[in-house]
Order: sequence, then structure tokens, then C-alpha cells
Amino acid sequence: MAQGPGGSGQHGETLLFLTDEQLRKGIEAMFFAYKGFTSDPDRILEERGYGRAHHRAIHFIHRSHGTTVNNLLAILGVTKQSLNRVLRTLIEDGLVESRVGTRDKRERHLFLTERGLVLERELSDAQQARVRDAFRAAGPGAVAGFRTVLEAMMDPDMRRRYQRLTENGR
Amino acid sequence: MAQGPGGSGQHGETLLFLTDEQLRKGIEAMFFAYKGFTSDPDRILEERGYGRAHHRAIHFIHRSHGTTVNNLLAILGVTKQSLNRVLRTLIEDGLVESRVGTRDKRERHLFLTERGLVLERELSDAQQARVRDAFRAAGPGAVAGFRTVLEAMMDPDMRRRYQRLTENGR
DNA sequence: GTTTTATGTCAGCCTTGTTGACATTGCTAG
DNA sequence: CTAGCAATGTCAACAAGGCTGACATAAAAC
Repeated sequence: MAQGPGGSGQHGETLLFLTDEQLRKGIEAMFFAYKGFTSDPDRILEERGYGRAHHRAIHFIHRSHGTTVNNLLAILGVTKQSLNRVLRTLIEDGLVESRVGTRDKRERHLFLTERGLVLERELSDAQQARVRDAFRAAGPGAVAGFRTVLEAMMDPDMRRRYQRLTENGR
Repeated sequence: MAQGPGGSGQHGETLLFLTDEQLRKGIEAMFFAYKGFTSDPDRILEERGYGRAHHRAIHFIHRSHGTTVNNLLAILGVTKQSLNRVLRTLIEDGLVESRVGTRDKRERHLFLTERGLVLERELSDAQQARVRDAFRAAGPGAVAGFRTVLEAMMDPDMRRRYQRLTENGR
């Protein structure tokens, strides 16, 4: 039976969504969408002399108040030298505070200061506005599919971290 | 009526998928997924002394045989100096051919050589394998949603370019 | 014939990733 | 208690790949 373009059965029948052309579309969509995804925060960051790396650090420190440097390294997947360069400027500029651990005094626990929270909100608002518009335009079903595919695209380690983050909530 | 978490109505009712928490999940999913998305090609490129920028150029030259430099610049969204650095090495290494335009002799039309096509396939295979697995695991409905959301997330200019690309097919 | 367009190139700067080496502090196991 | 490992910070050097600004050439367009 003929199947309309984009149509598809339940499981493993024609799998029209797995043709080379469909895969290429998916790949290009990721490329163009990621560009848009980062563009608004990037503009704000540039005004303040920060880069995308600062945004990532700020985001995950906000997300997990009091996280340790090691944990942040694992989430971001960069070297400690690379993270440290960014972290140092954020601490010097008074956006991030680093407190010595109470149980283990080797650890440093990271927190956003008042000023850090202000920038976080500004970046977050910009990025969330775009994502919210996209989600609203696409609808709940599409959003569910979006997250399912993205999750399946992660490396297993990162998927675990991601899921751990989202389970615990804030 | 009570609605389960993640559940939602058709249109603009509770909009549980637009809460801050949901938006944050979407944002983090993009971050982690994009990391996975680029990791396989990155490994291959590194072996050959190329970077992600080379991959992007190769991809879009393959996608649009004979495209001009200006067109490629617009798609990639970088400066000509940045693109030129990459393009020059690809031409020197014999992966890309640059032919003077016939109608307009100022233009250069770009093509992949035999060797360029070989690398393109290798990169493409690696990236497509991951996307294919993710698509297969998620199912056709999720894939449709995935693309809908990504498309809504692009800047309008880029969305137009993206749609033009996918309409014309290869 | 002047101006605009498409392209290439040089030089220099920035962010952000990398490796390697080394120091400090504090926890932990023997 | 001491040796070793862990968590962190730091210095130096390098690379990729963005950016700006300036300048050159050839061809098209007006």
C-alpha cells in the first residue's frame, strides 16, 4: 500500500523517517536550531565580555547550588584548566562564590552570588523565551517527541547525568 | 480535572510543557544532545587534522554541488576570512575543487573531489548512525515532533535557508 | 568609465579547548 | 603516623576557529 510522504507505520515497516534524506534533514535541523538556540544569550554575554563557556558554568552552578568543581567538570566535559579559567573570572567579578567544603575540606562548593543570579536570570530569560515560543508553536506532542529524540542522541554517560539532573529537579 | 505530570491538553490549557522546569529540561537536552551529535565526526576529523568547521564546509558543499562561496558563507554564518582558512586547506589537500563560474566568472563553484566524497561518506555514516539509532528508538511521531520544534527554534533567515535546502532535495 | 560584487589574503586579536608539569591541602588506608 | 591518593589551583604553551580591518584583483553592472 502506498504511504504518503512523512507517513509511517507503527514499528518497523517502511521506516520512511529513516531514509538518508530524512536523516540529513534531521542533521541539518540540529545545526541550524543550535545556532538559534545560542544566539540570544551570546549577544548578552558579549556585552559583558563573557563567552558561551561562562554561560554554561553559570547555568549549571545555578541548577545545582553548591556543586563541586569536580562535578561541574564532569557535566561540562572539559578539562579543569579550561573550566578554571572561566571560573576564576566569574569569582573575581563577584558572580560566583566558592566555599570550602564542610565535610571534605578539599572540595569547593560553588554558588551564584546576588549579581550572579541577576545575570543568570537575564541569560535564562532570553534563552527560555526562544524555547518557549518554539514549544508553544510546536505543541505538547511535538515537545515530547523533541525531548525523546534528544535524549536518545546523548552519550549514555551524559544521558544518565541529564536524567539525574531532571529527576531531582531544582 | 487533574492532569498527570507531562500530560497536557490540545491547545492552550494548562501548558504544563511551558513551565520553567520544562523549559530548563529542554535547554539542557539541547546541550547534552548536541555534544553527542558532534562527537563521532569529531573523532574522525581529529585523526585527519581537521576540525568541525571542515566538516560543516564538506557537508554543505556535498549537499549543494557547485554552490558558490557567497552562498556557503550565508549558510554557515561565518566571515569569509574564517571560511577561507578552512576552504583553502580542503582545496590544497585535494578534497574540494573550486571552478570559475561560467556565467559569472567572478564566482567560484565548489565541488567535492573523489577524495572529498570519501571523507564525506565516512563523516556522514558516523553521524547518521547516531541519528538513525535515536530516530529508531524514538519512533516516527517523536521524530516529527523533534523536527517541528527544531524548526521553530531557528532564526527566520536560517529557517528559510533550511526549508529551501530540504525542498529541493539533495 | 566608474562603481559594485565576488573572492582571496595578510595581520592581529579573542575565546575556549587541549597537554604537561607542578604545588597545596586534606582525606584515607596501612 | 606516614605514605599515597584525591580535589583543586596554576603556569606555560599550543591549536582551532571565531572576529575585525585593510587591501588587491577581476569581472559584472550601471
